Amino acid sequence: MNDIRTTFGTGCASCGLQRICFPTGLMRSDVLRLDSIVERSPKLEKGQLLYRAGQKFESLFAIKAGAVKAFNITQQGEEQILGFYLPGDVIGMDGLEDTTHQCSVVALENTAVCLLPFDQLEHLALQIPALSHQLLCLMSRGLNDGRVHSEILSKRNADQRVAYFVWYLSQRFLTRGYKHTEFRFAVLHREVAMFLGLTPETFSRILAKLADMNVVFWRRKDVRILDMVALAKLADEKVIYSSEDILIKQA
Amino acid sequence: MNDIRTTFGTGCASCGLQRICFPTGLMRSDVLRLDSIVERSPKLEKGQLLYRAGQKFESLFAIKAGAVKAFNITQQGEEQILGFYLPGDVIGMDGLEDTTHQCSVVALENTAVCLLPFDQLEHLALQIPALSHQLLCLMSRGLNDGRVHSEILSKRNADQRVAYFVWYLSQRFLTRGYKHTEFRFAVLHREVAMFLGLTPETFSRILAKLADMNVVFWRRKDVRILDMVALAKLADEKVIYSSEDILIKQA
DNA sequence: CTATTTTGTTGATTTCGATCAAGACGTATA
DNA sequence: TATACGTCTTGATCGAAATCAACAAAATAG
Repeated sequence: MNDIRTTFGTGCASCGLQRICFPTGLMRSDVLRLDSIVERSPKLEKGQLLYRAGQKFESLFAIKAGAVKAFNITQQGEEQILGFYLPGDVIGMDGLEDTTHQCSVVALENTAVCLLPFDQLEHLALQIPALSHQLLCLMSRGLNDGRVHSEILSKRNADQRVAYFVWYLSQRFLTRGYKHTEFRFAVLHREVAMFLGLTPETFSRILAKLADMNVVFWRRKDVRILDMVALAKLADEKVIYSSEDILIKQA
Repeated sequence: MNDIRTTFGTGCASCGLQRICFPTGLMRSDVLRLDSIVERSPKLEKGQLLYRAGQKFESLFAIKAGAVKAFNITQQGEEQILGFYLPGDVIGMDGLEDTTHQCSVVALENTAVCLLPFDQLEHLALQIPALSHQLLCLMSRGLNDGRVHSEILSKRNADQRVAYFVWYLSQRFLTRGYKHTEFRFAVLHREVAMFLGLTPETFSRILAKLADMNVVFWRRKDVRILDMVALAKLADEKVIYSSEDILIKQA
């Protein structure tokens, strides 16, 4: 994302994403121990795979900068989009169950990731209760994201899906401390459409409608939200005005 | 479920569900330690809530006998069905992220559960690496179940969804060592339909079609699979003939 | 055992989003 | 800069599943 800036080459202790990523709830000394097992992996270029479905699971990945998508190819050769991940997100837990990854992850733009070798992470977690807990919390978050995605797909019509997605994206930028009414999202419309269980045509028509209503302008990769209240209403979600309010349970 | 029999009043060490449930991969001595924190909770009657969305998260639950469903009520007052759980399944991890449960769980028939107080479980897991690992694996399984559910909802038509569901149900009975071509599933058609993002009418029509084709008879709560090969084909899944084959990665 | 409610079935009709198609716009390549 | 490819938009048409409606069958209550 264009305006996302983190301190490169430095460790977890000085990373701007601490509050979202792994170190949440850890003491400074524990963050340093975590940091000692983290490998800053080489940057991924747009289109490069982080991992592939079927590949041996060896580590988790924290997104440091850029953006990735998780996807799968169905038996019929169609691409299913499972999610988009931004700086601070931790991914790879899909590979734990049977020791191979259950989906593929690819960079949507130039992306930097932190690599957390799982055996070392697990070993460290046994010594740091807060780390162990955080690992479980991150997985619980993934579980709940899946729940929400299922709800979107089974209970909402096309308009609500799109409105919800824009709203949700905005919230994610907000929690990361970025501008949340105007941002760049390096994903093709086609990919967002598939994530929402829609066709690109339908997605395009709905964006046109939202522009007509002066609620959202999304042209190419630039998203601008003009009327957050109207958007939240369309998405059936409550408006949140600042980062602090996020802590309050959303209806 | 009618033919599901487990030893009541006994601990994990003698429970028939060990291979599916929590103790997987634990040494006998560790199973006994796990057992010491497990509370056999009083049986739930049909319609009783195990927990409710918004309720404080305090423990995980292992289904010992019977069946439950997880659900949520959307803002519009519609019920969204998130999943059905059978003996050996462990649930409750949705509450970990923000310490309150994100969905509700209700018994579909008389049900027995084991209660695992989470703080004690977490404490014990720090001492037993295999337990810690198993906890993460169970969550990973939940993550992947969500992924599959999303795929069903976004990529398959009504016929495939129903065929897949029957097939998947059959596989679950198989892994538990029960008869998997003829079984009782204590869930209303309406609830299965909602889980699959369909209406009861559509679900009913498809069951009629499957009966016409002599593939599946599902009348009321009794399911009988007549042609597993045809079913798997309709569901786009490979046929698995015995419990052992389950270990092989399914396409 | 009867009455009432809930659940499931089947048919007719409607609707939302998919599909098909053509053109405009952007981006990458020679 | 010209060319080609991929992406997005807009319009016309189609179709799968939802909705509406009426009834049948079970379950539950009285």
